[in-house]
Amino acid sequence: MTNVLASQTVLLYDRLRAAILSLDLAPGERLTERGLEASFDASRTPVRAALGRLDAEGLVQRVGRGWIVSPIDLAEIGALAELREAVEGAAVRLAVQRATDAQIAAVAALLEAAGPGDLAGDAEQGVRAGGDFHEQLARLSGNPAMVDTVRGALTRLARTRWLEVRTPAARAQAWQEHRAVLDALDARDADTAAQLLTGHIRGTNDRLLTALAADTRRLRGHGLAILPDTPPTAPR
Amino acid sequence: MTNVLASQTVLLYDRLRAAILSLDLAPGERLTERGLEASFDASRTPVRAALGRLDAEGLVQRVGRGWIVSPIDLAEIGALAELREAVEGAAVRLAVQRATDAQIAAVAALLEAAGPGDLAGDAEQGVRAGGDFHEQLARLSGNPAMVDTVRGALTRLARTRWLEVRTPAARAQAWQEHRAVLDALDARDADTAAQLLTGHIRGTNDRLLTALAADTRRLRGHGLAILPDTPPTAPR
DNA sequence: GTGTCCGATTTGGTATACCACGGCGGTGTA
DNA sequence: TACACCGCCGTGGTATACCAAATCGGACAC
Repeated sequence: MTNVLASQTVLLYDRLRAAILSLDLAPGERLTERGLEASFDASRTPVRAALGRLDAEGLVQRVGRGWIVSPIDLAEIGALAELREAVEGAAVRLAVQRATDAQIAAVAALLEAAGPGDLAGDAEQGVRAGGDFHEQLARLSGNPAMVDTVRGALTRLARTRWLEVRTPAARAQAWQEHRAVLDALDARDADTAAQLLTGHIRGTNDRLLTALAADTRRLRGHGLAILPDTPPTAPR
Repeated sequence: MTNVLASQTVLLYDRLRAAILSLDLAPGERLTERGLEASFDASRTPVRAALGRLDAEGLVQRVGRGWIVSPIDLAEIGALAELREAVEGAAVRLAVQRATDAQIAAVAALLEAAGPGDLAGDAEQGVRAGGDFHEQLARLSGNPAMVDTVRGALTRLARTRWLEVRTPAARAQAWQEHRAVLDALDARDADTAAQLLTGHIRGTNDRLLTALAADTRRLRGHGLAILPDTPPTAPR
């Protein structure tokens, strides 16, 4: 109970979140408060607080009286991609109007620092770099609500996005497309920037779904719960 | 400890939420866990759980170690309106593609049931009817992520939206604009539907901001905390 | 009169005991 | 053998005691 710098709750939340995102806790896995209490060496109070936050983020869910790690849901992935297209597309249009050249340059510098993608790092790093880029880009809109929405969607997608950037070629493509969006933004070309960005999101999602479909059997073999794709045609 | 039908936590959450949305708990008001425990006759555990959920919804915030009811923030209102334009505009375009005639008719029936707006009810009822309409409309997209985003934005806006529908004329205008969107949707005219909807959202927001600016002094007199509008870099 | 220091009080953070409910298994009976 | 009942055990839900930190007040010294 030393409470060194941050509260137990925050630390526990971070650790649980990391365990879920790294798939150490498998999608669909049942969680018990007392089990987590033992695994993470904390009492139930912070465990419950962390679960509550993760529930709000969509990373865990209630099932009956209990908890599970949110399964990977192909329908949800598609829905989140559509949401991202709408929000990020609008955000980049706002950025064309509002972002200063210096702000755009800062994001470009960030992108350059990450390298052309095929040089640096692994898939996990690619996911983080991509997520950072999209969040920074959204931030240029000056609209915090949009940033939050984008970040939330990226979080819920984080467990699967690495599938799409496994190969250096895929990371290089993503990097190029990010670069093209920034160029259009820098040229204050809203239509091109928005179209490039939404096309990038859509293409990424398509490749992700393809990879997921191909890997579903293998992933299930690893204990991952993958929900079938019930296409978004029917409301409710 | 009777636990009649729903858990203490859920009931407490509902009551706290209602108190905030009805302005019984004023924006900016400081909340203490032990004070709420006493006011709502529950123990701190469900109080903390409810505060956590409300925090995730943006209805309360942490300030230092404590809690406050989220102040009314003009910048946030504008940002949420922009977010709604992006998401609802995209949603209605998806609805044009995906919603069945029967589903559209169901929403239209709901709208008709609410009446032309100037007949039925007060401002509070107008807010609820409007919120329901926008949520149902988003649901026609078949995209739950968009529905959640819209609902979240409407929730965070709920405390101020009544200002915009105080007069029967304003409610009638909103009803007409809703009706026009549905007509365009029914005609499968995506561009018109989206333009009408985003225009409606923008117009509503403009009138809301006008009303808020006019009433700020009076509202502050009632103890409401209104944050100044630090515009997101450039007006529309 | 003013500034500083110290302590009491109040706060959120945490640990834990207790409760009711529900599922599972064993046992007894038909 | 099959089925029904009953009780144990594990679950999340709740209440509460205790802790550390922050704040506020007063008293004292200058």
